[in-house]
Amino acid sequence: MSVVRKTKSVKTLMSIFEASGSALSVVDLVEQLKVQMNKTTVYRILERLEGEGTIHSFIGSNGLKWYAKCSTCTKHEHDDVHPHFECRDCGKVECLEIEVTIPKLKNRLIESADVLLTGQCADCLN
Amino acid sequence: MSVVRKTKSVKTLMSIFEASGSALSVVDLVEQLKVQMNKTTVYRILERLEGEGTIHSFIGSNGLKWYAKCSTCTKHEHDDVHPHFECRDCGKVECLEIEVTIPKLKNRLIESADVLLTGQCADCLN
DNA sequence: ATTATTAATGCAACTTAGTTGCAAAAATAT
DNA sequence: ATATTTTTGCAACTAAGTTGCATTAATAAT
Ligand SMILES: [Mn+2]
Ligand SMILES: [Mn+2]
Ligand SMILES: [Zn+2]
Ligand SMILES: [Zn+2]
Repeated sequence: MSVVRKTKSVKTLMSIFEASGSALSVVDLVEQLKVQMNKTTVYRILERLEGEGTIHSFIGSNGLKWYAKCSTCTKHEHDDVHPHFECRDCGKVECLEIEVTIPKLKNRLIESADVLLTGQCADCLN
Repeated sequence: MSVVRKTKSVKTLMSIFEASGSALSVVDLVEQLKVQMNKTTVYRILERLEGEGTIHSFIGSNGLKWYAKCSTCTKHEHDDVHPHFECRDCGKVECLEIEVTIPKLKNRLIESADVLLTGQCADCLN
């Protein structure tokens, strides 16, 4: 694996994740950054940062890709059960720190568990 | 809601789901049926059958849509926790009948829980 | 059984997320 | 300062899914 260079674009993306408390969809990032960098660059940087362990990805309820820098995640802890919550009202997606226990399955080897919860977030509950 | 007509195409799709023990991706269905019906028709029938409660859908690990006729699912039970298992070797996707308990969250209302497990299926474990 | 009504289908054109190859530019190493 | 390697922009592409509309098939009414 090659070293990830700290280019202007990489720094921009990393600071966006630092500043954000929730997950970010690739579509939104591409849109938000379209004057500063090409969408191909966004895709490639996200891929690299994920390979590096800086961020992690998952699929939202509509099949689109999301990335987040989760506080509890470190480079080699990415295969534990780590649920995400998607608000049906405001569209916000958040990492959850709760534990979800997956029962062992006979005859099958579980290698990863993706849990996506959908509902109303704290802000939208009123 | 309008009545779903039992057209030739609808019958074809329903018998495919009856005969199949696992979930089916829309992509595969479109490919498999391309001589018999238009892909738009496949998409629309699946949508209707889901609305009717005959089948249910979920998103696979790559963000593509899958449908299955699950034995435990009836029309109004679609919001319970119902995990799916995707084999990383053969690509098969199955409905699981195990229960996954999602802890209650304060400040958030959980309306649905999608659980996708990935690993090796029974056939691929050798 | 014919006809009228309504729902379903095919088709072509479109939208959008994501990918690829390659030349140019920016980082880093020497 | 120069050489090396990585990253970027761009344009073109792929593939999943959607839409509008004219035609056809299914069902209801006569
Ligand atoms: Mn997370
Ligand atoms: Mn199922
Ligand atoms: Zn919200
Ligand atoms: Zn398998």
